[in-house]
Amino acid sequence: MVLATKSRAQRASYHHGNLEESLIKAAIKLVRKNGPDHLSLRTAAADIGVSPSAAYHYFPDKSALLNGIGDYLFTDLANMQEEALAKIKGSTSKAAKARFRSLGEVYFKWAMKEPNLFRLMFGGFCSVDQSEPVDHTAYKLLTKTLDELVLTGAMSKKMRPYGEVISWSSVHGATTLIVEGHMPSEAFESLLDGIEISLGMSKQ
Amino acid sequence: MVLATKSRAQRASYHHGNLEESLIKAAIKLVRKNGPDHLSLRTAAADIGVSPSAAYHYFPDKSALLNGIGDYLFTDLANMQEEALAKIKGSTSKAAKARFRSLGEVYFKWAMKEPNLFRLMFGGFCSVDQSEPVDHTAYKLLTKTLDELVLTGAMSKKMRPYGEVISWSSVHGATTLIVEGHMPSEAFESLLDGIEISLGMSKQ
DNA sequence: CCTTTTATCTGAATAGTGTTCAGATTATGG
DNA sequence: CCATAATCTGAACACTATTCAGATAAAAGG
Repeated sequence: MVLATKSRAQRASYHHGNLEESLIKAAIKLVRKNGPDHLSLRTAAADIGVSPSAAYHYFPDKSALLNGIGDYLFTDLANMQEEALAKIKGSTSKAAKARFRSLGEVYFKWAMKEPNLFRLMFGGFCSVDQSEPVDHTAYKLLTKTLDELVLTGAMSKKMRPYGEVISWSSVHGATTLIVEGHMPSEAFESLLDGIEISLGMSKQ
Repeated sequence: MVLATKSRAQRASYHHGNLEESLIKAAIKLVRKNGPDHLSLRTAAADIGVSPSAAYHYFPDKSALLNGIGDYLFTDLANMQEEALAKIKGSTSKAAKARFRSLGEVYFKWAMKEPNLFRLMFGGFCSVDQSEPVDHTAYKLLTKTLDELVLTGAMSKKMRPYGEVISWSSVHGATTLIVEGHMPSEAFESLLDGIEISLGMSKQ
């Protein structure tokens, strides 16, 4: 309460300005600390010095706020992956393999650094556009990377049809199992090794 | 309230009898319907005609109840897998491969039938014994099945070290991604096909 | 510049939540 | 049969999401 009043005093004007983005960022901080369950709309509002009911002008309910956070985080993860790919140049098979591995490692490291945010994204706390199938930026990056693996001869054509489903499933599965404590974290690098052999990238 | 009073009248004695198990079962029903977030201790207690505070004699807090549910569900899944394995007899490579595939299919079907319970088990709602590593019944079944694959020559020895991590990660990953709507459900059988080829069980 | 209109935010209220604890109730053992 | 221990209740506290009438300030029009 004291904090809320203080923040409200700090705020220059009665109108906040960009409450929607501020609310999402405040909520992200709370989710990072307390998990996606245990997110409190009231304390998120209080943290930016605004009354609880103000939030309802931008989000019909709490789950809409969670969706807003989800959108924000999904683009963040995709950006991380895009940056990582950009750092590995070249069209050799070695470069293509490095890009593939990097994609998985960024995914894993992102989740390990922010387990609660990862939980929000993939734990059923934010709704997914079920209308059109998977067409996220991240998924497109994976498809492009797999195509390059085949083009450079680093991956067998026979395995290409299983590329997306095997790599995404296994990386996502290992990540969630490790994040939730069901698997030791050392298992992840072993998984990537195994997947490389699996998809026919053993030699070279 | 009316319901609660009614149930309490139905109950013969002042003492409930086996409140712990009844609470878990009532809570499972609620989680199945509303998800592990949104579980209410009060309504679980009311559903079996007992006051909210009665629960605190068996569970120190709500998360302890979630842990109790988790234990119950993990053994249920393991039982399902054990039953499925028992149905496929024989020590041929064909039988070993059928057992391996069945293990994944039971996992997937269990999750698809009870997405909210699956979410409770693996979504960070119940705590995991971090002390000793993975030694669940289900994990032991997987290890045994993989050993049989190698013994019958259905799986290459080279891939054996990656067996548990690749199969569990990919099956778990595909399952969660499909359950949460990030992947089409048809992808699961395709994944199993891909994993079979991956682990060197393509021919026979 | 002043006024009306519109967007934005507040305050208070309702209904539901987890959790605690003193006390009522009943089963159990001596 | 009575004392003791186990079990459950009721009321209270501090939270939570959500709604809505009204206050406030910015924007638009004259």
